[in-house]
Amino acid sequence: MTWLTVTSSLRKLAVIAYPEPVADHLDRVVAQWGAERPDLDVSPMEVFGRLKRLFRLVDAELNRTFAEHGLDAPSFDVLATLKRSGPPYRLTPTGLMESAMVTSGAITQRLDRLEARGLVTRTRSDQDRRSRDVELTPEGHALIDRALPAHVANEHRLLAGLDEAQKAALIEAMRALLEDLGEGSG
Amino acid sequence: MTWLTVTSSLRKLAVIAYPEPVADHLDRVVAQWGAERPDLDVSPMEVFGRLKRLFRLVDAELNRTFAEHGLDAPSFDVLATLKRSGPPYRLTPTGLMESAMVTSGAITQRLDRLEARGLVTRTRSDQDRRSRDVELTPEGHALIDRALPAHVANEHRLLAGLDEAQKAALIEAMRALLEDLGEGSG
DNA sequence: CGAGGATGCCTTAGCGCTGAGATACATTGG
DNA sequence: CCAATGTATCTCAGCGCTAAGGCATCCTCG
Repeated sequence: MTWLTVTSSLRKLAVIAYPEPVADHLDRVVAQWGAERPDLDVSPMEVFGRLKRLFRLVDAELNRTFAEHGLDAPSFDVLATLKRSGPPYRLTPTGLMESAMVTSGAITQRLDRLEARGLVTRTRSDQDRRSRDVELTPEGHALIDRALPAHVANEHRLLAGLDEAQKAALIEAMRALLEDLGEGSG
Repeated sequence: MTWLTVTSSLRKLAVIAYPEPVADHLDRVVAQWGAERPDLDVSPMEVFGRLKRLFRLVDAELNRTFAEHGLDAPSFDVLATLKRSGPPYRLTPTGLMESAMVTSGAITQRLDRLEARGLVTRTRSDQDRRSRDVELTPEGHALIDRALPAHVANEHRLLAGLDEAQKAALIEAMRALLEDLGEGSG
């Protein structure tokens, strides 16, 4: 376990802030690079490597709850975006596209699937005949009303291990990073 | 901007810790749910929503640097995993699979592509004839040696807006979440 | 030893997404 | 009013991944 002897300055800071963290995959990765390329400061990997792994694990956990309701993440995303937009629960594909951060082609296909299942309707807009009004059907409402509380409970469960200070710090650091990357300017 | 009047308890905590954060996409999402479903505590979305958006934005940024070196994220991932494993720069598909958190089929295909480009070799193991030894070729070494410093510099650039305390808090919170989700136990 | 199960990797159908491009409609400026 | 440009959506080929299953090899234990 020679990799345990290598620690970055960030790691040491962390140890001071929160006692006894367990070595995880990224500690090993950083230690390996320390041995192989000691000339490089790979400490940013502590952030981005964990971001990637966390995203994958969370994604899998959330999908399980979606599947229990006959949904997947893309479908849930569209239904939830329509629901939280409030009355009249109607958005354009462009609005959905910006919210989901996917291309227009992806939204077209998501809506094809949801429309085929009778969960949303797609009508031509009267104001702008290029555009479409996407709206929840009663079935769509019923489904998202069932799935949402389960999803929220699932998210609470996943966060149960963090205290308020950790959550707040996590949120603020991610907020800062998002702003750096141009979020909110659009 | 009625959504600005709605704030979660987490949000207020955060405001105390770091002055004047700008409202971002997730603030709006949480405010919308507050109006539509005031019975639900959707504060976990502050974490998971930002995690998702951050992952997407970071992924796009990192891919740009990979592309400058004729790579994409999956290829870079395999080459970097082999490189950081140190001499003799050789791993099995199973090892690569666990590191990348993808299925065996995904690794097979990644290796097909890299082998076709002459960046890795795949030979039968002598110890276990079911297994394979995947090894960097000289061309693979040359490519990852060029791409890695650029990638690390890129990651430093993306983190430039965070101070040390924010980085440390972010890392420790993600480490705690990863451990909750079963990382490190494997 | 030899059967049954475990393991390591590969194959393949199907899925959701991207990127490039097409179409239809809207807006702007002369 | 019209031409030029911009905008909203859809189309489609191609990509990487998953899930399920197959094959060869290894291991365990009666």
